[in-house]
Amino acid sequence: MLSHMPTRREQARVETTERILAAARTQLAEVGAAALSLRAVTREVGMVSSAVYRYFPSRDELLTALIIEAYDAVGEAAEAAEQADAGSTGLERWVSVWRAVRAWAREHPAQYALIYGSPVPGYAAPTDTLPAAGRVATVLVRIAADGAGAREDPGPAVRNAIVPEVLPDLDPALAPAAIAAFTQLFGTVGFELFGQYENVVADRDVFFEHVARTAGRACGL
Amino acid sequence: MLSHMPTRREQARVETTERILAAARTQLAEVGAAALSLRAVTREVGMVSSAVYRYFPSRDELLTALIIEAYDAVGEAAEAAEQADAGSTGLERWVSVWRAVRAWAREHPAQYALIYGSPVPGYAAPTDTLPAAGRVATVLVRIAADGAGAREDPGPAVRNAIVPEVLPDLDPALAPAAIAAFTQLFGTVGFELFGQYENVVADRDVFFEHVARTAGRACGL
DNA sequence: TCTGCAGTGAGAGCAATGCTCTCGCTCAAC
DNA sequence: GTTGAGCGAGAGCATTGCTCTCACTGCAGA
Repeated sequence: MLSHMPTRREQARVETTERILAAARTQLAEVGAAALSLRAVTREVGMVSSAVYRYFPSRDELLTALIIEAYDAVGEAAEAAEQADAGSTGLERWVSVWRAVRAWAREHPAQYALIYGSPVPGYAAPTDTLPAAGRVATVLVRIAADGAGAREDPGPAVRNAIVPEVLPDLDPALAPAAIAAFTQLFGTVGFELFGQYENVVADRDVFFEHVARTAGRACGL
Repeated sequence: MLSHMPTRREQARVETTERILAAARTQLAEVGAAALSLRAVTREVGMVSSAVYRYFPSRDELLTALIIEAYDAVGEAAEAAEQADAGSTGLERWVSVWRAVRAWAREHPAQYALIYGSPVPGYAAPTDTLPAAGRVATVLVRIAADGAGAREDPGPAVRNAIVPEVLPDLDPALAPAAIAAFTQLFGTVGFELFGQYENVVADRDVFFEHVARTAGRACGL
């Protein structure tokens, strides 16, 4: 089955889809997910509101596409940080990844809110987003698996509380700590971004660095 | 200045306000903050849509009132748990408070999303909500202050990263750990509620208990 | 006790939204 | 070439947040 030459129509379709997504990204960054207006997007693209339904069956589907994009973007930021520090110690790579996620979140607060805030519509489609969602976790687990520091076994009950398939090449004794660290990362970034640290944490750079190192050590780095 | 007898008008006003808030609470639980419709609220109350503006100047103001209510409700749940376990050890009280917050969140997911999810409108009014927001943190800090376990000083830079007024009667060396624990609590609950633990954490009760105890020990309990 | 005004609710109306349906045009497969 | 699917435009519907105006009514000052 040869991958046939794309017809003019097919090409126009992917181009229009990308233009819609680009406009939606802009809208998202400017007004946030809640106020993202389909009609405003189509206005920016230069077509009439009904035409967008040829490309996305509903506003929620458009948002789902943006969610997947955002998951991929944080994941790429994390992977890039990991590779940039490939020669460093596990703890240094770990902290670099944390920094990268925080930096991405601060640059793209609306996209971060979209994926790590409360689900926007009645309920977003979780199944479509699951594969993209795990990329940051994968990076963190990979780094933790290389560590050899002190690790205390939380016992079989807690070990079994984690789905084993998620962390195939990680010491099961470390899995709960890794999930807890993963949670701490996004909790801290979210609290900073959503204003929960207002009047609580003065120097967020220093505090974040401290939390990152502490979490890394708890994962045996 | 005597607190004068409330007139019929004044009484009717607080009653109507409460009826609006009650309907809004119901709506919030049923459809979530994003889909909360002012007109639907007034329909449930039995008045016409324009009348609600005599009580709340805008939809966002209504949401702000609900936000404050929600903060107070989690705070009360935390305080109640603390007092119910007043005789137990610090660590037991600590874990009880964590459990109470999680239980409240699972019973009121929409309200939880409202306060610990992404800010709903363009930007909510943070100043009105600040006093109510700190109640859970206050409880956790109070318990941590009673502990006498092992605590390692993170150093002056990290200590100074925390606003000192928030934790007046807490060992400054413990403040960063307390804030990190506070973050871990709401991060874990949020991840469970918003679906981030789907296919990751199988037994959430066990995992949560483990995280609570670990965080408590890190705070010297 | 009377008067006047502020508080209150109803109703109409405006701009905007998500979404549906129908109508032509055009590209591409047969 | 012909024909059908893909596509954009336009009108339209129900709904939303919010404003304005108009009556009515309870309360305070005279």
